[in-house]
Amino acid sequence: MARRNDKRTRLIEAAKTLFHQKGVNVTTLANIASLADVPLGNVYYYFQSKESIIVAVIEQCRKTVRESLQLLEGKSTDPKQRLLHLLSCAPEELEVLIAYGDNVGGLCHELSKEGGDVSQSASLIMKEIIDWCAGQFERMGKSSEIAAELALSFISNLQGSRLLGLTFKNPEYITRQNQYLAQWIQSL
Amino acid sequence: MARRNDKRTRLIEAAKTLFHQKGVNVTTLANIASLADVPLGNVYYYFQSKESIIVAVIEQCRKTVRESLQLLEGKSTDPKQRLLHLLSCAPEELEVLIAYGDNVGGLCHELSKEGGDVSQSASLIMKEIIDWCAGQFERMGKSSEIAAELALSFISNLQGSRLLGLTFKNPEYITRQNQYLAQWIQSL
DNA sequence: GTCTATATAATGATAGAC
DNA sequence: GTCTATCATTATATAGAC
Repeated sequence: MARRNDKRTRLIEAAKTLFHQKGVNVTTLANIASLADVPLGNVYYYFQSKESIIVAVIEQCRKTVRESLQLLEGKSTDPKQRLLHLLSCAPEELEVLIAYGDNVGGLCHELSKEGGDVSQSASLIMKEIIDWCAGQFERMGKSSEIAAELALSFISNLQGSRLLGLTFKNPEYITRQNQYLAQWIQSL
Repeated sequence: MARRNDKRTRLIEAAKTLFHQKGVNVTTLANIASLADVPLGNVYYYFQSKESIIVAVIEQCRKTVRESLQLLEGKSTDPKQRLLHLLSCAPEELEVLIAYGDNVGGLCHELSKEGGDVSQSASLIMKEIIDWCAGQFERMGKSSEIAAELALSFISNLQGSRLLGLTFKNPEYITRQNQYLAQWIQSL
C-alpha cells in the first residue's frame, strides 16, 4: 500500500503534467508511464483505463486548486489583496502559461466537448475558483448576486487573457490584462 | 478542376465542423471523409496529410472571420454599434457556443500547445479579430495604444466568457457577460 | 505487486485497379 | 479523377510469467 501510493501518485502527477503540456487527447498511456518511470503494462494495475486516470487527475487538480486558494487566504485577510494575489504570478508561472496555457482552462476546454461525467467534474474545478472569488467580493460588501457577477467577469477575463497569452506566445498579453484587472479590483 | 474544388471544399467544411465540435486531435481522417461523403482513400488525392487539412481549415476560418467582420462593417457605420453587433449572437449560435465553444478560441487553444507553423497561423485568425476591434476603438477617438489595450481586454473577456459557457453548459454565462461588455462599450 | 510480451482495434497513409 | 483494399504504426488494453 505504501509503494502502491507512490507509483500511483507518480502516474497521476505525470499525467497531470502531460495533460497540461500536450493536452488530454494527445497524451498516450505510454507517455504517462514513461514520465512516471513505470512500465506501460503496470499502469493497469493502478488504473482501470485511461478515463480513470483522467478522473484521478481532475480530482488531483481540484485538490491543488483548493489548497492554493486556502494558501491565498492565509496571505492576507483583505479580500482585495487576496484577489490581487490570485492575479500575480511569478515569472516561471508566466512562462508556463504562455507555453501551455492555464491548466484548469485547458482541462475544461478539452473535456467539455466530450460531455459526460468527466466533463462535469472538470467544470467543478472552475466553479471552485469562481465561487472563491465571489466569496471575496461578498467580503468587500457586495451583495451575493453582484459578487457572483463580478467573480464571473473576473475569471472570464483572467481565462481569456491566458488564452491570448498562449495563442500569441506573449507574456505581455497576460501581464497587461492583469494590470487592468488589478486596477478594476481596486476601483470596486 | 470544377469537381475537384467541390470535394475539396466539402472536406474542408467537414473538417472545420468536426475540429470545432470534437477538437482537432480527436477528429480522424475517417470522420472527415465520412461527413464529407468522400471515400477515405480519396482524401489523399486532395490533401497530402492531415496537417495540410488543418492548414486549409485555418485558412478557411480566417476567410470566414474576415468576411464576418466585413459584414459587420456593412451593418453600421458607428464603431460602437459594430462592436455591439459582434457581441450579439442568435439563439442557435449560443447553443453552438455552449456545446462546442468558440471555434477560433478552440483552434488557438489546441494548436498553440503544439507550436510550429500551424500554431502561428491559428493565432493570425485571433489577431485579425483583435485588430479589427482595435480599429473600431480608434474610430471612437481612442489613441492607437489605448485602442489596442481595449481590444485586448474586450476579446479577452469575450473568449473567457465563451470558455465558461462551454464549461458550465450554461448560455447565461455568455449572455450575462455580453450584457456587461455591452454596457462597458457604451460607457467608453 | 511487478513487469514482459502481446492481443486488438484504430489511425494515418499508400498501392494500384478502374 | 475516383475508389477499394490494405499496409505500417500506434494506441488502449490484457494475459500471464515472475
